Amino acid sequence: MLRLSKLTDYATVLLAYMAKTNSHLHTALELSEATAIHLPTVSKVMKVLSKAGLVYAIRGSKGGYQLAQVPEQITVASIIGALEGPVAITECSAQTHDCEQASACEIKGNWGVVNRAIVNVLESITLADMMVTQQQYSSAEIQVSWQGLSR
Amino acid sequence: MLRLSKLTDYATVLLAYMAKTNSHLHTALELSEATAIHLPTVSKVMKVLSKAGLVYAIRGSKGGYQLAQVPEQITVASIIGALEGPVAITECSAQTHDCEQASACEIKGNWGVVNRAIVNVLESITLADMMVTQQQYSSAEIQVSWQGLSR
DNA sequence: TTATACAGTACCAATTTAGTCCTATATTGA
DNA sequence: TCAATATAGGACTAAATTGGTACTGTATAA
Repeated sequence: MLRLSKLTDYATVLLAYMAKTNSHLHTALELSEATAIHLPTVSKVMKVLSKAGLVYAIRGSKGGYQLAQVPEQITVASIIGALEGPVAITECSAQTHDCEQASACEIKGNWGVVNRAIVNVLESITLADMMVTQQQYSSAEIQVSWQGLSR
Repeated sequence: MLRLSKLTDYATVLLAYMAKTNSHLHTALELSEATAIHLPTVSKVMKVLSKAGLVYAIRGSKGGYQLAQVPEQITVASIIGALEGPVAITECSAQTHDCEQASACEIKGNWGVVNRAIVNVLESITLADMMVTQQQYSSAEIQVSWQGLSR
């Protein structure tokens, strides 16, 4: 699995729509109608994105949301970070203090390295990349190389 | 977050211990004592790893577990796959059928690409890599490059 | 036949997530 | 100043997931 929450997915869809049509301010209602995500959920997500600084929010009539940065500068990692906090695939990779098993655990440092590798991927992909229409699983090239100490 | 389950973490710890001491068969009790993971939990994890073919299990007295492959051939992706099923960071990247929002969704294909990139990372890291003692977050080099269609 | 050890499954408590709703605050324009 | 429009900040509940444990069954060795 290793799954993102639905809210994170919604956030990406909403931001992608905003990026595509960034000539005007977007109300939560407009975003809801354009993306087919229920209004209360759109509201919830936009509030979080606003608090995280990914979008500007303007209150009152004629208000709405707009992107705080250009799509090329908004990374997938920052979207995930806004909704779920920093990427941490295990407790080890998030916590500063040791867990119960720490004294017997041989691998704590290594989860940190794996985590770092995943964060690197997510920081290298931007909202602009996500907006490109493409055939599933096909046309983009991804290259990953790992040089652990053992090699 | 983007977190793995604790059981997946336990599995990696258990397999790393087995790899380090693979001269003999390991009983669940021995594994529990060596790793400080409670016995019932060790049992649960080992059963899953056995069913997935990552370890051989031998029943009866003098029985126990042993690795089914050398540590260099057991990838982190395969461990995650055994415990949690295939990596799928969103519903999009797992399901074959469209979700409710599909018709309005601009990015479905792209989650597949992001997912693929993460799977590549996880397939490139083996149990042998995880066994190397290292200073947290420092000594390993990770290189990731992404070439989406937009660049 | 008995002791040992894994296999399979069921179960429950705790946590997390998804979704909704209510009240407060800010802004515009008549 | 007032009414309409929008976001802000919570609280709350139902559903799903996860973690941990227990029980019963099966295989093997001595």
